[in-house]
Amino acid sequence: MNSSVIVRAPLHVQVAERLRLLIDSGELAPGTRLNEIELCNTMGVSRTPLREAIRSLATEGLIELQPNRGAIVSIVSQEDVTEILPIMASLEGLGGRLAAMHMDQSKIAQVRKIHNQMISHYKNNEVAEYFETNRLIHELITEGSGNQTLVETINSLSAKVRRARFTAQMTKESWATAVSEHEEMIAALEAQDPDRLEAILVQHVETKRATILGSIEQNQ
Amino acid sequence: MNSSVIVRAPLHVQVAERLRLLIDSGELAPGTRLNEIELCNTMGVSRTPLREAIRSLATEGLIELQPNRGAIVSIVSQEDVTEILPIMASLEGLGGRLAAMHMDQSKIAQVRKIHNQMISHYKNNEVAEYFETNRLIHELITEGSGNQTLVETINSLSAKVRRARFTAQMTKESWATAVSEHEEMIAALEAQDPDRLEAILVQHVETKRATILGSIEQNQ
DNA sequence: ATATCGTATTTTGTATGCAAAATAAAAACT
DNA sequence: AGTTTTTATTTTGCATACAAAATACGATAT
Repeated sequence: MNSSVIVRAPLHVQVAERLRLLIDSGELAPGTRLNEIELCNTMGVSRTPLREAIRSLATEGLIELQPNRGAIVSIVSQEDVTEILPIMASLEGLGGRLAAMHMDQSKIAQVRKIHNQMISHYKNNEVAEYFETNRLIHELITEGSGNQTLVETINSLSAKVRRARFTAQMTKESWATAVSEHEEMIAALEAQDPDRLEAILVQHVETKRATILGSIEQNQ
Repeated sequence: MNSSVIVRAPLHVQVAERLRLLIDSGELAPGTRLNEIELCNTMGVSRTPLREAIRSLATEGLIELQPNRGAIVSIVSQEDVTEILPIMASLEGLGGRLAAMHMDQSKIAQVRKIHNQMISHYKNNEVAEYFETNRLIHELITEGSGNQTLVETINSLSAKVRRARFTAQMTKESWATAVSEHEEMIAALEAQDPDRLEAILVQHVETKRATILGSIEQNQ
């Protein structure tokens, strides 16, 4: 009996999640060396589950293993981002195509709602809120594809781009472009037009690429 | 000094490789429970590196962890394949597009050479050799994209499809279709026409999907 | 003062040990 | 006989201990 047993996640999974959070938030910056005993102390676990977690994150690409010298938070280079973005474009495009085919009206209405919120954040110049609603829209569309493998693949890639943290330097122009593309996106979704939504999403990531590469040049 | 130190790979990496091989070859069939002590004995290592390897392969998706009950070789369902193939189509298409843009004449000539070999294997009805040259062509094109992240993403996905082992039941018709698509592929590549190569590759995976789903229905 | 060598310390890599959970086996009961 | 309960065995999860490699430090020599 008891078909809904709550099995608390294994330690190495919990540790992996905490580490992922620390890396994602930037608390553990790229290049930081991960000292095992130190991390063990702060997390209150022994080295075995910690090391298992590190191995996991390494195969995910978040961490880089240096034989006999431990692990560092992997450094996402400009080349990495340049490689990842066209892949993201293809996959987000596919996600949009499938979403336009599969999402029902109520889910589309939900996206529209968040879209409207996003627009008002844009108008009020609320950057953080804008980014959050933006992210949520893309997430909803991707999930609307009904393809879980696609969702996971995109998430894994986007995690790396996000860590590069180039997005902050959005200009007024690129922001406006992004917003107008979002208007087209929501229109294509409501029209349930797969080809159009796919094309817009591919274009949207291309805009993002231009923005990012622009801000990188400014930085260096 | 000594910039090219040969560091022998850590045990857990070696173990992961061996496990991957066993799973890929089918020696460890999907669903097989992985007994730690048993595997430790056959591989001659202790449980620590073995467990680290298992965690790695689990995040790769090759193995499924069952808390407090160990790990099993993950089972690739028909749904999984149905999800993966459209993703592969997009990514192989992108790979082709980039390859058509970036590959130089000598590399294209190399692909042509293998292509010709493949055709003769087809004519001689040498199935295994056909599949091998086929695989090699796709690999060369994908690598020709110059996008290493793309190569890795495709490999990881195609590993799962391959493990499902549906490909054997190719009919004469679907084989002929695949070959004629390959003719178009090599033509588009030699013409260095990104749009055309992308379209053909997407179509090619669609053909594969039809073949696979057809043979699944026959099986069940 | 700088460079090099050798030693001490730290840190990672691997093996083993103990506890808890799950499975298998045996005993008791209906 | 079949079902449940109890007990034993196996297997996993986590912690620790030991070995090997890498780093840090200091002494010696130039």
